[in-house]
Amino acid sequence: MDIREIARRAKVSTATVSRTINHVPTVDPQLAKRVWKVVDELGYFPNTQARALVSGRSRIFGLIVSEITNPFFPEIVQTFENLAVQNNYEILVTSTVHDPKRMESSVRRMIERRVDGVAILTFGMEDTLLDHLRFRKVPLVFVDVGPNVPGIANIRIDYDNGIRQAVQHLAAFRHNRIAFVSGPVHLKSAAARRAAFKAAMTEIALSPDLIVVGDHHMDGGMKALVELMDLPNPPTAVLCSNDMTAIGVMREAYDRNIKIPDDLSLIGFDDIRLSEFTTPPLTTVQMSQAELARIAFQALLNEAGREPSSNEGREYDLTTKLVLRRSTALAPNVRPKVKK
Amino acid sequence: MDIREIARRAKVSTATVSRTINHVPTVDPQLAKRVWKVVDELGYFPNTQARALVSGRSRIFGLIVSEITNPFFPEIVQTFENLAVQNNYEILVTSTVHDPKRMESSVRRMIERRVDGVAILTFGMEDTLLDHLRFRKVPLVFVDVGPNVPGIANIRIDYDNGIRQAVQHLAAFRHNRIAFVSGPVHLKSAAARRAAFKAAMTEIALSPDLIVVGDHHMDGGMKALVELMDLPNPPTAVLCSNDMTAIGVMREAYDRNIKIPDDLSLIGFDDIRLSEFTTPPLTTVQMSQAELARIAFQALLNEAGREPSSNEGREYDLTTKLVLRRSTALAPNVRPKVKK
DNA sequence: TATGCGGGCTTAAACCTTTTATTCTGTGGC
DNA sequence: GCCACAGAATAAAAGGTTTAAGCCCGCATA
Repeated sequence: MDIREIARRAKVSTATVSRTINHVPTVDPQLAKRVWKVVDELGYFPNTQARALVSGRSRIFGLIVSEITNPFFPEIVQTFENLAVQNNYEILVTSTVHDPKRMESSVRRMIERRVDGVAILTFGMEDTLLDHLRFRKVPLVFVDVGPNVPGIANIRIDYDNGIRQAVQHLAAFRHNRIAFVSGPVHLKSAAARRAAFKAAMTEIALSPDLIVVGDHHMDGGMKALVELMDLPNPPTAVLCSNDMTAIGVMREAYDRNIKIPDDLSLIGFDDIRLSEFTTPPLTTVQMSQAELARIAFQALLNEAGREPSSNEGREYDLTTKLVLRRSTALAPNVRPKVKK
Repeated sequence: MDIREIARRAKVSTATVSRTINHVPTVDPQLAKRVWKVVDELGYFPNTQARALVSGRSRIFGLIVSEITNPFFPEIVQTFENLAVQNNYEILVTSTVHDPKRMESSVRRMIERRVDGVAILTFGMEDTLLDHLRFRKVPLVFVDVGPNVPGIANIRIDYDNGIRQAVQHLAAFRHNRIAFVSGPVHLKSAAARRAAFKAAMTEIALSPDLIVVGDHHMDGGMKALVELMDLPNPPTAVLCSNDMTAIGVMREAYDRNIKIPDDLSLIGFDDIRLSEFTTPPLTTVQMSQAELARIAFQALLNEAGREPSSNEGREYDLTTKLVLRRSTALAPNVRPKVKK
């Protein structure tokens, strides 16, 4: 059942059917009604690939993520999809699972399906792969990669704000030995978070050197806590480079019977959904995934509409902020003794 | 840059280029080499929509889920995608977010993109929408819907096995007041779980009547626990219809200073990723999401290859099993008193 | 009544690939 | 040296839609 079938039954040309379906204003209401009737009766849906072929626009946006099972991403994908349906786009979600082969296949899939734009929300990506996309002038949106890439939209994360809030929140609770569990050192975003921590600590004249390296997974958090607790003078508060790390810290604390927040204050980063569900609920620096998705989508929409000539690499901003839940408390030494 | 460009530069016809790219064996190796050279030089990628148009196969499988942010789904999507790339398919993930409008748009999107099959992994779906898909003879795979739908593949979940194991595990720990927090009553899958619980309890001569209704979210679990604890004779163990419910129970227990597992044993259902990260890690009945995805994908692959004539509604099976973690313990009354 | 004009329909080409039917090339047999 | 034939390449059509160009018709004007 195709447009010609509709045309035949409605006794009009295929062009008229096409114009009707696409709501071209100059089509006679009489005819339009006839066409719509047939369309509904037959349950006709236009063939998107044929449309894409002639129009040169697929109405698909690609979304490359590290892995869908990373709790950071589902919210992003969901928001992205919501926006897509609102704007009559489709999304093609692809994950690299940290595998160069898969990155390559991701890019290839994007190109083969002729996406109208790609948001790259992965942590680290081979530059050479991007060349394929850039070469084809596919609009791209990145998070957090430097300004050195012209012709590509960029979302800059303001880590400082949220991390400063977190540090000052802890300081206000009289913590002065505050540790930071960083992410993998080679990750730009992890490095930026660490730098923000150092700056925030230095700013209030606390030592910024109590840093141990994690891996942004639960394991790293667990190991980090044992390392910290073995110190001669362990911290009373820990700030983590992401929520999964904080959850690892929580787990290890539970195993060692360290009470959070009574014995140890804990703050995460990202505000993944999950951090609401921990016991206790995790206080964390929010980097809104929904907002990130919204910005990315809008950026793509902007670029996709624009002529490819005028792309001088736009920038978008996303700020972070502390959200208080229940994993922080006054430092143990200033807390009034409770009677048992 | 299209196939004709390649043909021109390699001084062959487009047909030969096509045959080369598709690895048709009867193409002269000499020519093939020439073609591949040009293809690589130009970085040519075939246009999938043109291919789809002529072949009638889009090489896209649809995947309809309830919502991507529900922790049950990311693992499924990930596995589905992995299989898709292995088999040169693309996946089109769509979520209904429990909204009839979105369900409709889901189906529409599937049809417009001319998917080669759809896996419907949502909880509950308007039958009328499916008619659109069935009418077009799109291969479908369902989870858990009755046998009353011919021409559709079905994955049947064996709830009994896992739930029996869970119940017997608790009974072995001398729990005899075991509660069940069910899901929304209108959900088939929730009803099946509850039935399995009743059967398993009855089988070992325990009362199967300590059931409170939840909602498969954290809230329901929290409310359920207060309800249960207000009973004159509260249970010492709780089995939940899904993991989020169990996490709600955990949270409420934490707030009421009920220790899990010491004061209360707790078992979930589903084995979502998250249940590994709770404190304590949640013992739960596993319904492997990866396996489910694998079966669904394979079913689609089978149906997509087959002639549409021979579809008499195949059935696939997925069993469930208990996975032990750390949220269950001996019933309080049989546990040796520990010295403080 | 003839002419001009414009609104709105239709015809036909184009988008890029696959594939069938056809043509071409070269080889082997007589 | 010619013919038949196999093997491989090509020409052309098809797939479903959009859209530029052209056409028809009715109305207003002179």
